[in-house]
Amino acid sequence: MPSAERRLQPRRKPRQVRAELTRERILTAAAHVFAEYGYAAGTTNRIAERARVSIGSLYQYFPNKDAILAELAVRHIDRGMWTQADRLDLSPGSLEAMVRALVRDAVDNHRDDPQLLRIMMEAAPLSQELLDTIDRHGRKRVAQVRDLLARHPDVRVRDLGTAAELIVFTVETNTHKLMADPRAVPVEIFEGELVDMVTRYLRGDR
Amino acid sequence: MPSAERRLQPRRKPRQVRAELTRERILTAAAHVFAEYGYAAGTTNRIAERARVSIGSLYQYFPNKDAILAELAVRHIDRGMWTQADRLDLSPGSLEAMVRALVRDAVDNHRDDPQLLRIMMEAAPLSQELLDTIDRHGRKRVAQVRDLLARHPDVRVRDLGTAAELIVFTVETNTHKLMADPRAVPVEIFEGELVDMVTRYLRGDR
DNA sequence: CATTATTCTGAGCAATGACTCAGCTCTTCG
DNA sequence: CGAAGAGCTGAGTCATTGCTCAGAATAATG
Repeated sequence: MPSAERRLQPRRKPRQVRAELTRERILTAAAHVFAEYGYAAGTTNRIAERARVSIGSLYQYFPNKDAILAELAVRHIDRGMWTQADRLDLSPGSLEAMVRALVRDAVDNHRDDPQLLRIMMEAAPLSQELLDTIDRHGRKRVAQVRDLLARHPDVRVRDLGTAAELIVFTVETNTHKLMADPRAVPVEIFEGELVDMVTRYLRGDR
Repeated sequence: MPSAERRLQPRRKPRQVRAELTRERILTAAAHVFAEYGYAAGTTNRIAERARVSIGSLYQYFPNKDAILAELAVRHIDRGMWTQADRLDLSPGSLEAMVRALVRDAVDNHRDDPQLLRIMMEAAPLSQELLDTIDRHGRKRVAQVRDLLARHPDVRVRDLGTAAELIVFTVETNTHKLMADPRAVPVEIFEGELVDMVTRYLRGDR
């Protein structure tokens, strides 16, 4: 009975340890393959090959290619939120220190999977569901930073919401560029300049 | 698939007006199709269809799909450089005014093709040559801004090259986001904040 | 060990997409 | 006009990719 239901949910639930391992191997391989080839050229066959699993097995745990990316995205987001909340909330101090923590956080968060955001943007026009997931995450993060700014006495900007949005995006994309490119400018220096820029902005000097 | 050396140069040089028009139609169509479907799903057949030209004609002017994007990218960047040089060089004045001009410029420049950067990122892993082309032009732009900064007396940063790179990228990506999203924050406000951030950074206040 | 449930395999199918080519139409120019 | 070359056409080729399925291999159970 060929059912028409297609979602991002897994097709089969693993019941043996062996199966769980296979699932993980597939996800790990997918992360590498997507990072290397992009989404379109990161074929399911390549993923299966890298995971040393047959394509048949792959399709026992994921109903389609999108579902693999979706799972990757969700995991990435969850992990990011966790470490962020963990570190920033409990670090008072100078404004510059706070900003630096923010930047460091972005760096750490993308170190393990530096290409994921690019991949998700690539796949976005193909899957509205995926797009929504990403957007939801973004809003949460901005809100979190907004609260952080609200609590710091040295922050002097016109509107906290706008400021939060601006710096979250700026820090995120610059970090991405930093990690993706093997650049002439050393990482530490660029990071320092980024911190300076954001800090001066938030402090509102004239 | 990307094994042998592939060129981005046009295959045939148009000698009649008719041919030149065809070429333009193809490029315009490509811009729309890529923006709507992304690079991978933006097929050459779709482009030809939209341009109301046969695929055969398309391949008379472009040796392959990458070349179309490359041409689009080069034009985009060149146009940016031109208007930039035109407007900025002859506008002395406060640092803030200069930065504002820079931002306005980016906004104008992306109004007609807000998705191009995303598309280029998507296509990048597929073609090293394309990546190089973009990078080369990007460097030119950074160099231009660097010179601009060098000439302004109020600019006080550690390293002009790093600063130029940082602000070019920051202004560019923020503009992109601004234009792509229908956002809650109005354009003018966001623009103002962006100008403030960059200005304060360049002025180097403490 | 036999039986059943779970997991895994990979050749192959259907669809799609980049690109070609043989021949047509249109422009130019003597 | 008419020949030659520039420009255009689109059915078709070849390669690739997402995904299926019939059955083999492995593990759990009686």
